[in-house]
Amino acid sequence: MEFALKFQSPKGMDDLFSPEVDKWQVLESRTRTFFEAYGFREIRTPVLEATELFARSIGEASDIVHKEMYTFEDRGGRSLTLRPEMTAGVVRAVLEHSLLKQGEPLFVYYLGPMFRAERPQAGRKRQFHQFGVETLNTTSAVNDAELIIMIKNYLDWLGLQKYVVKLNHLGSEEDRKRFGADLGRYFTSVQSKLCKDCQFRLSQNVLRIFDCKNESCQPLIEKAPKTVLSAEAKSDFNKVSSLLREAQVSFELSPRLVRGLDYYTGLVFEVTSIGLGAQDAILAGGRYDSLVHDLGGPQIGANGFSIGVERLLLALEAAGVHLEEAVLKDTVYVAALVHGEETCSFYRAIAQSLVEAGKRAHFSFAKGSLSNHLGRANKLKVRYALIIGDDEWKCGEVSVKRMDTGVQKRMKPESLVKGFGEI
RNA sequence: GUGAGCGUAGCUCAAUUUGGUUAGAGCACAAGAUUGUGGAUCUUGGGGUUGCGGGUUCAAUUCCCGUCGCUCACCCCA
Repeated sequence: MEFALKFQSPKGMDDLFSPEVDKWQVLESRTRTFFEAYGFREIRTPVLEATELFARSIGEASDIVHKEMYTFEDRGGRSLTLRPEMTAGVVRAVLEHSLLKQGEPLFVYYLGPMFRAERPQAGRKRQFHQFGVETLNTTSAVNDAELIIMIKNYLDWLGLQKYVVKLNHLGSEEDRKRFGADLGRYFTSVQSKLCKDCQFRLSQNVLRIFDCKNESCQPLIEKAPKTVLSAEAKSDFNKVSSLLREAQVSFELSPRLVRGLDYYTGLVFEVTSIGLGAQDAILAGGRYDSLVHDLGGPQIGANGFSIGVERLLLALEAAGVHLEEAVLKDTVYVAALVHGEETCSFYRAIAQSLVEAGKRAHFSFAKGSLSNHLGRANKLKVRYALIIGDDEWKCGEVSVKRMDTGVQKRMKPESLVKGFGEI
């Protein structure tokens, strides 16, 4: 190291650059292509929102709100928070701009960074990224099933092979109230045998006890009362299940699956995958039928999910999907063997032709011989190399070499657009 | 927030157990064998405040304390 390092990126927040960032670009572009084709449109909202928005939607008692948010006061004394998730901001924006049209569903998707002040771990960063979709003004089991079928198509299309879809139904509002009361009574009766964390959960949100992995709590959890769904909720759940079976989506019922955000109301789901360590959920979501109303909008149903980008990338890697290869066929290695001020405009002309041809360039002004340059081009696995040596420079031409076939041709920079297609 | 492990070259790691002269190797990088045509081979070369600060000691990469960072797990979640 030549100088003392004074600054580092904040804990749990990564710098991202090539070649790693190439994978992100490919995944982002495929994700946009996919969602756009399914009729979703992108929505971008601020990274900061009023703290109160998250407290209201995610829930005061949730871990996210009471111990994981980056909250601070701005210069005007307003309490702002770096978004820990996107749904609240999306709903806020939709209501603020009256994007909802009566009787019509609204499909939106988003990509972007989220922030939670947790201790970093495999698949968990403080600044992490999510892709997600929300469908507003949708109410039926069909909508829930469609969302999950779309997820299956998305993951299959990306090439992810081993993943598991888990489903649960939280029941109607009354079901949840009754179930919560039942659980409360039951766990209070065995309170002394519960672990410390579960005693806390009992006072905050009983449902969370199901998430406990503590051995000593397991037998007690086994004996806990089961969800009793109302007839309506039960038929809703059955309908989703049968629609999924019809669409050949395999899934598991996971009665203990409880999303940690308070706004979920009906069907909830998550997708887990191998290759991820302890944080194995790559995606999760569900139905939230009261949130829009709670945030000051009309009483309409909605559902959505979000994908952990870092986790999806890990899972794809484990599945042997090499996203970066997609950009290599459009990458051109430029062996720039002639140097000097007088060559600048020539290289600029080449760059401009590459723009027209839709290529990305890897300009190398390194001193090595042509052998070295071609060796590097080879190592980078690019499809084309451009050679600009003394001969070419004198004629105002470039040699275009296709690396996999070895075919080579000389041409003027302005012929490159056509030239790439010909060799 | 709790716990454990780890910080040595651009990367992966030796040497630390039992403190001891100039901290090594592979990969990568660079030059040459080969003056402008590719995954090989050989030769040679550049690279290090051993994360940072302090302490113990004649002597610290090695032992101690602190700090920062990374990793994994818990918790929680995408």
